[in-house]
Amino acid sequence: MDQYLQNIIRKALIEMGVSEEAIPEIQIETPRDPSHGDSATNVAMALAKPLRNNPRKIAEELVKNLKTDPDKISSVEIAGPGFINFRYSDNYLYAELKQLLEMGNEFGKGSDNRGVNALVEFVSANPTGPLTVGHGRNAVLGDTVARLLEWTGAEVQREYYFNNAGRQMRVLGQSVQARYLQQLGKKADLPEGGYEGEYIVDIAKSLVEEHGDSLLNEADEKLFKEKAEAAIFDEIKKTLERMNIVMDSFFNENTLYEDGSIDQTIEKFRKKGLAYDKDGAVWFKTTEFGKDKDTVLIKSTGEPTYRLPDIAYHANKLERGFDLCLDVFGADHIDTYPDVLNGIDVLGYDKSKVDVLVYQFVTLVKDGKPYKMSTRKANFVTLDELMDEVGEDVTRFFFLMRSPNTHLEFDVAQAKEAGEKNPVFYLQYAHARIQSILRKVDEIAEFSDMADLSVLTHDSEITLIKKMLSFPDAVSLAASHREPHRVITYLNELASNFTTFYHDCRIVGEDKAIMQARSELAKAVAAVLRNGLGILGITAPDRM
RNA sequence: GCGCCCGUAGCUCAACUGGAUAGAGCAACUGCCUUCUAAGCAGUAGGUUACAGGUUCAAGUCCUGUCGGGCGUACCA
Repeated sequence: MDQYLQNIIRKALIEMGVSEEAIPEIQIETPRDPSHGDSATNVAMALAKPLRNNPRKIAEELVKNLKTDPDKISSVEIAGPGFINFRYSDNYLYAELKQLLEMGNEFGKGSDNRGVNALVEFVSANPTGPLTVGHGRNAVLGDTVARLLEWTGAEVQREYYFNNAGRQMRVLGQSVQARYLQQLGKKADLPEGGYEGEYIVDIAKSLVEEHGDSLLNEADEKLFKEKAEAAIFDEIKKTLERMNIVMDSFFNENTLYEDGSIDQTIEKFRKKGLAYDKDGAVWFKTTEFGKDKDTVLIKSTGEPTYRLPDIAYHANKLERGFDLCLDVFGADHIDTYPDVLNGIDVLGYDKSKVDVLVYQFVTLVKDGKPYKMSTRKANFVTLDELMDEVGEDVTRFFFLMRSPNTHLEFDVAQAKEAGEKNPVFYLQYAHARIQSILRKVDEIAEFSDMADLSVLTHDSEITLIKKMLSFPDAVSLAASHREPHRVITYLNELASNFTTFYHDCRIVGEDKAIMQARSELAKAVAAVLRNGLGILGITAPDRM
């Protein structure tokens, strides 16, 4: 529809004698207030200055030259300072609704990202402990944006990047070793900054079960580290699966050392004069890119900082031929992003293919108070515990319901409420209610002919149809902004429109033609709800 | 100090990247279950969009400054 309007407006402008170059981008928008029509354009206002004319006059002339198809547009009005408002004809709505019903589960899919081969990297927590609430937002956002990209036509690979080599992992191994010794009655202390979580003890216990005391004389933590990593990764995968997330690949940072990418990266930097030695360390001249300090790439101990592998990793991704590499990370990592971009730019890759989704922190609210967490101090809340308490659907929904760019307050009490306070159920309830009605219709009536949708003339029916038709736009916007909460906002409006219809119009017991048409309408709503909830990774139950 | 993000109803947040009278949920108040699911609906109340300037036909949205909050500013990840 937008395109159609743009076309006829363009033609009308040319008819008026406006030159091609003078025509601005023709913006079509949906007015907030439905009494202003279904679509509106501001071209007349945008043209006021270049044409040195009153916007309302321009609008009048434009409308005079406009050739609208009555099967699509029923009225054109000029309003306010010079808006041109279009109202869709009912025939257009019925035709579109019919198409929606035919598309069913496909309705809402778009082509913005057709042919795009995308890699979404998310979670990427090192295997030092179970996933916590903090990781939850990352996981759910990443997965949902991946789904949005898929809905707009992209081929998406989900990747989990991890590092099992650093200091943290050694400390983890030592922590498990200490707990193992304690299990066998030996005296052993946790290392400095060791992991205090109960899960470490569990891993140690399972080692005792499996190996008895045969590991008593292990010289270092290596074996314990490996055991811990395997056990923890196992748990992480289970947690993700529970949240409806399946990774396509796990990328070990170590690969980058083994295949020489790390060394090559440093070499290239040196050749370009962007890396140098100082105080036994290797530095990246980030001052060249406007930072106040240079950045260490390799510590004087010989160990690289995370920044170097980060750059090599992104080069690796681009080397694999992805058109879009999307990173999902918390606001605390934002500073590394420009370095990575500059790094791969220096290496000769197209940095515009790398995009980032930054989200703000999550505050867990328990008993009305914010709950402070730290992984090492074991006073964290794991994602599993959270899901045990409030359920999987609610967990996903809460992580998605706010713009990524704003702090998220996760109120456990509110999430636990089965009823009124919990916004998830509003959507699911609408779907279940439709299914219930359709079951009833199935029992009492059989339809042989095609439904005549043109009997749908009630205000709330028309509003509902229009809302459904805007679903593809909502998906497209959510995808391009990487903001899943837009889908939630949309679904809330849709569910609300449906409930209004439900109260205004009956289905069961009406004349057969009306019952049939309204059943079709309800089916369409259910399909859109399912599709939307599907994007969010949330179930659409048939009964509640 | 510097960089990034944020400041909207009592609380948690929207607002289609600059559009028309700033909207939801929760909390408060008033009604509604012999009729397809009341996990619902209708209504009332609640605002100088932190503050001060600026840009233009039009600013919650863009620019500058001030105040307030979060994060970063490591040879930690």
